[in-house]
Amino acid sequence: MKPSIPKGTRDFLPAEVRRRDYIFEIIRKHFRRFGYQPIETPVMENLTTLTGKYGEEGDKLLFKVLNNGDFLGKANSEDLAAKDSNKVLSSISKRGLRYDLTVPFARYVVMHQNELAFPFKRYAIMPVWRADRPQKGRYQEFYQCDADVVGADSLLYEAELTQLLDAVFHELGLKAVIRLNNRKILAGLADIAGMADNMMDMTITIDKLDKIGWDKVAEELATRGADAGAIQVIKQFLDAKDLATVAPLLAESSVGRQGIAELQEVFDLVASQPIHNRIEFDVTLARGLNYYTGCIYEVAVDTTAPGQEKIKMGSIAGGGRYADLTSIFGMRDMPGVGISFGAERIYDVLEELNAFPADAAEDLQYLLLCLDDEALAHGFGLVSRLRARGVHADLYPKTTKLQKMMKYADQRGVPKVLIIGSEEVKTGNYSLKTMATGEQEKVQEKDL
RNA sequence: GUGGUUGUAGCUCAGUUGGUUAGAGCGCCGGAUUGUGAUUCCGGAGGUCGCCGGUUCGAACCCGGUCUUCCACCCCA
Repeated sequence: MKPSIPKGTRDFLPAEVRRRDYIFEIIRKHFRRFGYQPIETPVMENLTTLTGKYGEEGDKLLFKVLNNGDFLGKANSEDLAAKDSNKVLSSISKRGLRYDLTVPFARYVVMHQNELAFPFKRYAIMPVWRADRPQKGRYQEFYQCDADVVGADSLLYEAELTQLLDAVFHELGLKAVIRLNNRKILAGLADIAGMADNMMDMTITIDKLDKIGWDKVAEELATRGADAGAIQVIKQFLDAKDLATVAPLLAESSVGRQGIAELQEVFDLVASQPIHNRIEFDVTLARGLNYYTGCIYEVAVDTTAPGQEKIKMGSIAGGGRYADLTSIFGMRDMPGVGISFGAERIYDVLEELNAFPADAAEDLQYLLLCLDDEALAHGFGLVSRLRARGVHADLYPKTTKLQKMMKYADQRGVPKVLIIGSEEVKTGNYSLKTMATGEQEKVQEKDL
């Protein structure tokens, strides 16, 4: 049979795994430095936990796990006969793969509330699954890197997470622009534009501004129920470039005023400390997830930075404040704020910029090649002692033509090769070849 | 979910209006070279032309279906 993997999934070669780990390690390091703790949850959740949390679209994209055993025999026979997939689903599938890390986290907080200290700060770097149609940079299985804090509504956390985003991209050697907005500002806009009832439609549409331009946005706003007056108000808004310009426009809306005040405080806190990347207010920033209620973040590659002008990539990180994610699981007054890194996209950007460090390749230091059986026995002893000292070393497992073994060393990308023949066994003076230069010298075990 | 696109050797790709035995480069294996890779030369192996069906005397090529790839939407990371 011909080997294959499911669509939207990928295999990774050793060099790719190393580069992915390089990204994950940096993110993990900063998560921990800011006091976030690791947790793990199952790849499967009960469907009752997942459904209805991501909107109608999200429900369609959930991977469902078929029940074990005679699932059709136990299925609702009416729904089965009617071939109604949606109805029959509940009787043949009770579990699904997690769609993100946030909803499982909310479930986790509720279940473990008596064991956790609040504010509770956690991070998780784990794969999630979505039955979306694959596209460049979009897969059915991909990693999310999340940090969230729940049980506090302090704006210090918004500021802290901005610093965290800044620190990670700085260490990755990537110039980023961190954009902030506040859902309350958007709510205020919906208020004064008379679109409070379909704020969701409004935000999704204005989120597309930089992609499709104002004319198309106005068109779409109209089809989504905005009248001419509303469109005029919205345009005035979108033209505003800073908080000071937006603030007077929202004077009539209490929720809007609150959003302005919150965002101003976050900006002031962030500005009080050193920072490496651009931080901007962006009134067009909306973010799709409807559980966000306060500050929202989105990070993009700074295409004004030298060398990064040509990068075309959507958001590489994002997040926001949610007033309440846990009440649906029966726990009230548990606000939170979190961020998520798009590691797959960051990978693509770093690769395009050639920004991975060179040592993210093969980390083997020595490969031992033995020319006869006596040398092989000697080589096994030597490689064992090297490894015991923490040296990364490997031994070619049999004696064959040196040519063949050298070729293997070349393919492994190992920097130095140790050649062991009868002469070397006798004297302890090994032949050490540096692959890059072809130079060869005699060394002893203590020199390695 | 909608519209398009792609699939031929391990990889990247040619393949004429449908015609006999489907090719190239790279890679792989062997040799030139029995203690030296990446360069050179010689030789060799390797294919259910994504899969299923149809049209035809005859299909890699035409038609239908299906899976897959990539792209634009929807939505999102």
